[in-house]
Amino acid sequence: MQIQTVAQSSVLNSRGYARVTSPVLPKKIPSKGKLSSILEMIGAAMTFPRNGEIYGEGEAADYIYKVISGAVRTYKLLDDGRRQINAFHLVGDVFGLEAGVEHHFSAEAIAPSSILVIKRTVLIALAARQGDVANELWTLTARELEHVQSLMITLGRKNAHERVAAFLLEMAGRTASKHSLELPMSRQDIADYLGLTIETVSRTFTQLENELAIELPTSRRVVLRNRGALSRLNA
Amino acid sequence: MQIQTVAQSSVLNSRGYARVTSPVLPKKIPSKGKLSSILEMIGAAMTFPRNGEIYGEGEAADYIYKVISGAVRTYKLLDDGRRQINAFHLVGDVFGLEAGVEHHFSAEAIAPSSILVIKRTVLIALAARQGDVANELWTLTARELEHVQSLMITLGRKNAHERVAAFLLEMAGRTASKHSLELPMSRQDIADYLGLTIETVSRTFTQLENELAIELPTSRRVVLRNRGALSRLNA
DNA sequence: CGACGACTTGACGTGTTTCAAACGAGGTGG
DNA sequence: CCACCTCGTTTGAAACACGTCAAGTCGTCG
Repeated sequence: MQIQTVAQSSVLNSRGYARVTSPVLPKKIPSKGKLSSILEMIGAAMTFPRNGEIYGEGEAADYIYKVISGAVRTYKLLDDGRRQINAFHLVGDVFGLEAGVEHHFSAEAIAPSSILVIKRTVLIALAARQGDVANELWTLTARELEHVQSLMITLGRKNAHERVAAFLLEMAGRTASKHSLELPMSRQDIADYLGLTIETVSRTFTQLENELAIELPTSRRVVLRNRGALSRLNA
Repeated sequence: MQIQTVAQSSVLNSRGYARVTSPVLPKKIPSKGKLSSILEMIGAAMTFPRNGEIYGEGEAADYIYKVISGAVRTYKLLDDGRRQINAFHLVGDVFGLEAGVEHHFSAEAIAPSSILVIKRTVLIALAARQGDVANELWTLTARELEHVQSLMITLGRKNAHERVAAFLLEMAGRTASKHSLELPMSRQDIADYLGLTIETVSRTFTQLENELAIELPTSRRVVLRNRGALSRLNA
């Protein structure tokens, strides 16, 4: 992925899908720290289609990203095609931050997405001058660490039911509504996140529905009907 | 775990095993950055017996640790007793660093160990004044993140053979000798690290021996006889 | 309406777990 | 010095959860 000049009004990336729509930024995105507002001030918005590549594993980590709309998955492929999804990034999430020089994962838009792009060097230079920004960068990495650690426990020690329950509770905890959510990702994405197959994920969804733990008005919409049952599964 | 005063020559922790042996520090420990030498200058050495608790999940993360001798496991327990080991910390490794206020894992000595203990506040204060120290703290967290990410892939997408191969290659890469290693941890520890049972780990070791990929002079000593075969398994 | 992709469901196969027993090395006491 | 314990490890047999292969359903879009 490349950006010629941030000031440019429109640019295509190497694959031709991404487009800088505007340096003018939306105002309604929730942002907590100073970092988040910095990103919004100095970043450029780009749009990506469904399955559009945002960056690839091994590429230079020259940019940092923030989801304005849509959703993103970061993942790694084994050489025989097995895929492990590392994280789903929803609206407001910052991703692509690396301490090293290159990305350890690939990133793709799950749905058509608008992504804020910020040059890493600008941020690092800022961090060197302002201790609180440096601290926020550390905190961001630490949060990512915590997330992966919790995924690690799910992958290492939980059965299919528990994995799906953990996933649903994680998603519910990250979205506005407490008991109803619209999943942006496919069953295959969920499977590759939870270390299962698509069939096992699908079967587990229907089992949870039969156990009255959830409702599935559509395949992507989930209503948490019995959060206690899910939490119990969450071990 | 508690230390009354770093200057004190000898102190017992709440369980009675740990002992501050001396504020005088060994000089031969390999250390890379400034941080590592700082730890050695201002830290106090404590000894822990096999299975001695260094800190528990949820305790205040007031100290940072460095392994002088021995080995450490950090882990989390699910409420029904299932255990996921997060990492093994060998001589020279720093562990227990958290961005937040409390530990997310428990830490225990795998073998009798000597551990350097440093007050977190001292380090944080130092980092606030010296940008390079702050940067090293970030790097430390980032390395831990990378490690957990690679474990995540192992747990999510690899079979038993591949998991054990990944483990052996990881261990071999972290110890001095290229093709022979003494494992400090039990089969149960390995199982709880790789998300397998002790029986599956044991069987996989003997299968790898039968395939001439490794030799097992004793159950804890492993000779890598065919690194290529192991790497191929590492996907 | 037909085609396509996403999802679900079924039947069967298998890798890993579970349960159980035996083995081996190290330590203690007679 | 040998018998005997203990604890970690290995091995075996059977059960089971999840994967694989395959067919069918549903929703969407041209």
